[in-house]
This record gives sequence, C-alpha cells and structure tokens, in this order.
Amino acid sequence: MHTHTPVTAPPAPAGHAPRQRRKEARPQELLAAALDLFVEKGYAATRTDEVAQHAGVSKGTLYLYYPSKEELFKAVVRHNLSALIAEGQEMVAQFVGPSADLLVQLMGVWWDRVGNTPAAGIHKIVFAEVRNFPELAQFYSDEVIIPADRLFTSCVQRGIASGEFRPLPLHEVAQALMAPMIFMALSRHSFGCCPIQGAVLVDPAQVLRTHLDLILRGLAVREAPASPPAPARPGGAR
Amino acid sequence: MHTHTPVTAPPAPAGHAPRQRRKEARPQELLAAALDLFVEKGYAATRTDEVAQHAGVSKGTLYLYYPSKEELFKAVVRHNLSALIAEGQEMVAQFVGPSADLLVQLMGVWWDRVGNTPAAGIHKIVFAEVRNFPELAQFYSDEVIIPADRLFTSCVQRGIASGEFRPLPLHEVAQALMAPMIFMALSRHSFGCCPIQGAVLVDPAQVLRTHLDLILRGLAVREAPASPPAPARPGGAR
Amino acid sequence: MHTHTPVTAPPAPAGHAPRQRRKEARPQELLAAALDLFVEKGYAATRTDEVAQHAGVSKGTLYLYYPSKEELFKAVVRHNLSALIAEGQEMVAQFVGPSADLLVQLMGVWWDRVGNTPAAGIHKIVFAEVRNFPELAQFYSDEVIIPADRLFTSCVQRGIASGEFRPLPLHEVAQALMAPMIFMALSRHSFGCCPIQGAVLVDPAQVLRTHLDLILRGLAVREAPASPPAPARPGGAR
Amino acid sequence: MHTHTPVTAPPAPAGHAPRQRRKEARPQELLAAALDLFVEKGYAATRTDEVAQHAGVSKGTLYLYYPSKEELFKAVVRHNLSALIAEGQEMVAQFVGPSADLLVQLMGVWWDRVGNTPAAGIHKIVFAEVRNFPELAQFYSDEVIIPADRLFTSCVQRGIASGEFRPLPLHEVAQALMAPMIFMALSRHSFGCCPIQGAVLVDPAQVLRTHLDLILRGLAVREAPASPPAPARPGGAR
DNA sequence: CATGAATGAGACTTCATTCAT
DNA sequence: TATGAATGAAGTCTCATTCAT
Repeated sequence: MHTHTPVTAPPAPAGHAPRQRRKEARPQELLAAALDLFVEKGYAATRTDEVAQHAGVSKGTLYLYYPSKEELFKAVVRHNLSALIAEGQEMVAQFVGPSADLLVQLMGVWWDRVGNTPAAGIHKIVFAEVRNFPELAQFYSDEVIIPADRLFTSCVQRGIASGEFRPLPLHEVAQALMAPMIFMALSRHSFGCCPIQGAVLVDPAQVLRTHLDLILRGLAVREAPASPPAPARPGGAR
Repeated sequence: MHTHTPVTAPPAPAGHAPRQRRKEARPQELLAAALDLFVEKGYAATRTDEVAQHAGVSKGTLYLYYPSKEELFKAVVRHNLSALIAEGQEMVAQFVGPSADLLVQLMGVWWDRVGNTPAAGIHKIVFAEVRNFPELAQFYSDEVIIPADRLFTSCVQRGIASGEFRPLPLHEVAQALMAPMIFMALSRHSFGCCPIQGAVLVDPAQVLRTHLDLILRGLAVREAPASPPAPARPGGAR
Repeated sequence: MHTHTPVTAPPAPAGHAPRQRRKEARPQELLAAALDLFVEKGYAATRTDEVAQHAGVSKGTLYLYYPSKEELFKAVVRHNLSALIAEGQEMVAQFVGPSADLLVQLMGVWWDRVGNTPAAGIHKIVFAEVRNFPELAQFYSDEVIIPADRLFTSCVQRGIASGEFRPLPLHEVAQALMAPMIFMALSRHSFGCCPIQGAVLVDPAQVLRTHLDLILRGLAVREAPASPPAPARPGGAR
Repeated sequence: MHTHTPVTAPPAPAGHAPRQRRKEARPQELLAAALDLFVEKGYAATRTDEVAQHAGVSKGTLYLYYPSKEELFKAVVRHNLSALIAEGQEMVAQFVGPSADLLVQLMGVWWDRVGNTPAAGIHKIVFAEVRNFPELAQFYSDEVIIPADRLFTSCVQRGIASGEFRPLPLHEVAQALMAPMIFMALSRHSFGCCPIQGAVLVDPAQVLRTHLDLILRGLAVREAPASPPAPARPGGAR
C-alpha cells in the first residue's frame, strides 16, 4: 500500500498564516501536489501556481525549493522513480522458490506497490513528455527500463536454466510480461479517469491473474499448470 | 494504407508559388502536419503557426479550416481514429480459418497497418490528453476500444467454442493480447525517438512472434503448439 | 538639428485599430520610444509594455520586432551609435584648413548633431549599464570610443605635425577635448532634467566656446589666439 | 582617507559565528556592501539579499537598519556624499600660494582622495539614477555641485583678480576644469571594469598632467608656462 | 480564399518586504 | 536583535486568435 496522500495541505487554520509550519515537509508536499497535477493534466497544462496552491503555499514558495517548472517536473519524476527502483530492488532481494512462483509474486508486488499507486501515473507523463525532455530519456532508461528488464529477464533465465521454462528470447518475454501491467497502469490514469458509457471494464486483479495464467502456461516446458486456471468470471464470455 | 505523408508540403517550386493548386487538399495537409507535431510535442507544446508552416500555409489559413487549436486537435484525433477503425473493419472482414491462425493474422495485420505506422502516434496523444479533452474519451471508447475488444473477444470466444482454447475470461484475455502491441506502438513514439545509451533493444517482429507463441500456448487446451516455438534469437538466452 | 520626434505615435483614430498602419516604420518608432524611456529611467526600470505603449502598439508587437528587452536595448544603442559614427566619418571627410579651425568645427558639429540630441542620452545609459552587458563594452569601444579617439587624435596630430600645436600626448589631449562635451551631454540627461533650486546654470554654447578658447590656447605653440577670447558673460564672474 | 573596505564581512571564524561582535558596525558594513553593489550593477539590478549577504547578515537584518531598498540607496548616496563633501572642505582649507599652483594641488588632491577611490563610483550611480530619485537632485546639487563650483570658481576668480588668469566666464571654466576628472572617475566604474580588446588606454596621471598643462596655459594671460610642458609619453605622438 | 501583422490574456519567474520564531 | 521562510505584486515573454488587406 502506498502512503501517498492527496495532500492539498491543510489550508492552515484561517486567520493567520503559520509561516514556518513545517519547512522540511515542503519539498515532499510540493512533489506530491505536482505529481497529482502533472499526471492529471500533463506537464504543459499544469500551472505552477496551481501546484503551489495544492501544496498549500504561495507561488513564490515553490520557487524556493525548485528553481523552475522544468526542474520541478524532473524532481517529480526522479522522486517517484526512486520509489519504483527501490521496490524493484526489494523484490529482487525476495527471490526464493520456483521461478513460476517468483513471477507470480513479482507481478503481484509490482501491481500493489507501483501499478496501483498514483506514482504509476509517472509512466503516463514520461511516455507523453520524454521527447520534450531528452535528458529524462536516458535517466528513465537507466533507472527504470533497464533494471526492470534485468529483473524479469533474470527471472525468466532462471526458469529456463532450471528446465522450468522453454528457451525463449529473454527481452521479448520480459516485454510480454510487463506490457499488460504497464498498459493497465497507463489506462488507469487516462481513460480510467473518464466517465464513459459502456466502457469495457476489467478487474485489474482478474487481468493479472489471467495474464499470469496465460504466460506461465506459455512459458512452461510441459503443460504444467503453474496455477489453477483462472476461472472465467461468472457471466464469463460476454 | 494510410495517406499520411511526411508532409511539410512541397515548398512550392521557387520563383512563383502555385498556391492555388491543391486547395481541397489543405485540410488533409493540415491534419497531417498537426498529427506529426502533436505526436512529437504533445498538444500544449505544439504551436499553431508551426502546424501551419509545416502544412505550407500561413497561420491565418489554418483558422479558415479549423476554428481553434482545440478543434484542430479533435479533428486530428477523429480523423486518425477513423483510419484506425477502417483498418479494424477490414481486418474483421478478412476472418478465415482456425481461431489460432486468425489471431496470428490479426495481430500481424494490426502491426503492419497500424502499430508500425506513424499514425500509431495517435495512441500516444490520446492516452496523454483524454483527461484534458473528455469529449474524446467516449468517442475513443466507442470507436476504438470497444470494437477492438469485440474483435479480439469474438475471436477468442470462437476458439473457446470450438474447443481450441481453454475457457478464460474474454475481456481479460483480449487485453493480454492487445497490450504488448499497443505498448510497443506507444514506445515507438516516445522512447523509440530518443537516443539512449545502452537501451534495451527488442525487435518488434520478434516480440510479436514471442508474444503470440506464449499466448497461443497459454490459450491452448492441450500443448497444441499453435505455431512452431519461436526460435530463440541467435545469441539466444542472454 | 535632430529630427527625433517624441513619437508616442498617433494613438490611431479611436474606434478602430488600423492593424497594418505602417509596418516598416515600426522598428523606428519602437527604437525612438525605447530610447526616450531608457534614457529617462535606465534599462532595468523601463518596462517593455511602457515602451510599446509609447510607440503606440501593444506589448506583443514589440516582440515581433525585437526578441527580448535586452536585444531591444542593444538595438537602441547600435541604432543611435550608428548615427554618431556616420557623423564622425562625415566630419573627418570634411577636414580642410588649419587644425585649430578643424577642432572648432568638429566640436561644434558634435554638439549640434550628438550632444544636443536625445541620442546623447545613450551615453548615460551606456555608462550606467555596461557592466551588466559586457558585450556592449566591446561594441561601444569599437564603434564609438576608438573612432572618436581616432578622430580627435588625428586632428591633434595634424596640428602638431604642422607646427600649430605643441607636442603633447595624443590620447590624453583627445580626452581633455572630449570630456567636457560628454560630461555636458551626460548632465543634460541626469541633473539637467531635475528641477533644482539654485542650480549652477551654464549655457552649453558658452561652455563650448570657453572650452575651445582654453584648449586652443593651451595647444598653441605661441600665444596664437585661435579665436577671439570668449567674452565673459554679462554679469560675468559671479 | 575613506573607510571603505572590500567588505563581504569576514565570514566569521568557522564553527561558531561571533555574531554579536560589532553590532554597531552593521550600518556601515551594509552601506559599504550596498555601495559596491549599486556601483557595480546599478540600483534596480542590485538585490537586497545580495547586499545583506555581502555584509554578512541576513536579509531581515538589513530591514532593521533601513526601512526599504530606496532608503538604503539614499543612505548610501548621502553617506558617500558626506565623505565627498568632507574631502571638499578639507581641500578648500588647504588653499595657499599662487592660483595656478592651487589648481594643480586641488586637482591632484581630488584625484587622490575622490576620483581614484571606490567611492567615486557614487558619481556613476547618481548620474544614472537622479531622475528616478528626484529628492537626491537637490541634495547633490546643494552639497556637491555648488560647493565644487564655488571651490573652482573662487580659485579662478582669484587668479583673474591677481592678473594671473585672463578674464573668462567662471562657471564655464570651472566645468572645463572638473569635467575631465569626473569623466575619468565615471569611466573607472564603467568601461574601466570591462575587459576590452584594443581599448584606448590612458594613464590617469598623464591625463591629469596634460589636462592641467593645457588648461593653465589656456588660462594664463601671457605664455606663462605654469608648469613644464607635460612630456609626450615615450612612443609619443602615435 | 489567403495572409501575416497585431493583439492581449495568461504563463513563468523574480524579488522587495514581512513576520513568527 | 537576528533570522530566513513565506508572500504576492509586478515584470518579461509566449502564443492562440483576429482582421484589414
């Protein structure tokens, strides 16, 4: 579970602005407010004073902590990416048991800790904005794409080495594993926020389960049902 | 095939601009120029006079065809969505043969006709901007998401009905099928355009093959190898 | 006499803004307005929209012609300096007759065409701002200081060569010649504009005459009175 | 001698700031820091916290001593003007001997005590800013311009009365005397601080000598060589 | 139809000033 | 006294949009 709170900082007991309320909390609050707004509206459409307001401070205060909108943006990305990376490292450290179970656990943790978190919105803005911030590309590649790839390829490699999985091209399998998760994360922050009549609704947990069911069978050397087939939802094949 | 051309309109044989020529092509040229720029820079960062310039007309002319930047944007989305939809219809019409082969063909066609096309960039901007243009959400859902879902679910349904595929929740499987393709399409227009040191490189065709290999095995009731196992790339399990 | 008019451009016959009034006059009008304001208030204290307003256009229009306040400033300096330099060249070309007369003519022309012109205010801002615009320093040195020095040193040199003037260090004499003129020009745009009780008032023409009288006598090999002694003003030695 | 020190206040022997020390020196330190910065950057471009920092105090502290930036500026001008005035009075008191020698001594002392001093920068800012701070005009006129004028006119008057000098308009002669000095003082704080390729370089002492040589000869009734002709610099008449 | 000069609202950013500590 | 975090008015600059030609 994530500890990200919608912030908008308590508007300070009206009547008197407590100037030095909580100095060292400011950067966090600003980053949180900025994350929310950048994810909601995108980089360009987010106004700096709106960010400040959401963080409960004035426009000028924002600039005490971040020298420009661009730097604020990068800080948001870096800050939230750090969390992602930390999660990744943690997950790697937890590796024990058979590879199939590992994958199951890995994906479950990723969803709980990243995909299902507002920080997942980071993916949306990064996808949308990298071309405007070329420096981010390298950063994101180094800090997210490559580690994530390494995480999954090493896991698959293990399964292949142990004879659990068929020999398959590692990076491509890794992408097949991650893509649906990231896709869901993206969707949650774009279409997932729009009221749509007759939208195709899927339960993330169900998607995850089905995805794993499909993939693990696909990876398995024999028809080893790594997990019991996900039962079709009641109402099943719509 | 789509009519998207690299645009920037032929700079008119120097000396005397035969401006009158191709008057009725203007809207198309403007849409094409706008698509390129919206995909590259995003909605907000694209300037209207840049669009006009790329289309070889003046800023004022753009406003003769589209009453505002917002309308231009929506027109771009609608126009390119229509193209996507047309492709979709065409694909549906081609349905023949066993379900597994259908899926293979379907995905291949989608990649050739949409994913691997500059128009695929439309996905990126739609994901990035729906929340700022809610009218687009319903439109996109109705015209793209639902039909695509129907396409894939019906295909899967057929496979289940015929006993080829295991009974699985349809929409979730459809997502698992589509996600890696769309993910790749998105990537081509964000990270794919950035020069990155040590980037994780995958061959789209290989991803497609591996993805299908995995999914079809995963769908299969028995270990029916729907297609010969995708050979690990030379240099294989790295 | 100068043709510089206080501009503030005819506010356009109210009711309807004549959009394309006189395009090619714009830069001149903007430069004139900018000169007035920069001289009056200094660089930093002059607001760009004030300049635009004085030129009878909107804020945005200014930026169609000059990409930034800084460039506008430099353009003002260059534009008005160009005139100075042209005058200088012209004067050099006119050189005929004895050196003393040349100096008299040179100074008289300088005062009429430069010192007594609003462009003289340029000196004030340049003195005040060079340290904030290091590129201006080189420009001003190359375009004004060095040519002016050359103008006067060559003139003095001629006098020395012809035996009219005593041998004296050229550059230092040139400074002694120019300093009082420039000083007066500066004063006209600083204290000269302030209402001061009991100010020390001097008539520029009288200063010029006295200055020449002193200097020419000082330069002369003998006591050749290059010009009849400037008669003390009626009311003379206050 | 003036007490202007390069300021930036001793950074307080690291470890523990003996901040209480020299409390009553604060205003002086602030004025000194402010002078440096105002001279370097001008009024508007000087930031108050930079002044505070240079004086080794915090921004808030500055406001304990001076209620606003404007008041600080005026205090700087007044403070340094007082210094100038004191110098002036002292110079006046030293008057002895023949008028020509008096002038020589007067100018020499002015250069040593004012012109060649960082406080001379005060002239630059006053010239640049009087129009924005009209209160200073009267003050400067009363306390600097008029006394200086009186100093020189009385000196010239004496020479005329004693038959040493030709009868000439007094104020105009006074200006001719002072202008080159002040001009040099101004230059030292504008162009003199900029690294310029091929700058016209003059030795202040040489300028002073030449100036006096010229002026005294110019003033003299006959060809009384008030001082031996200033020898042309080695390399002389270039 | 087409142009492009002109507009002005609005965004980002700075910095003099305040005030709780 | 001294601090420095916080403020918000004000300035520079951008760019969607208009309209006379």
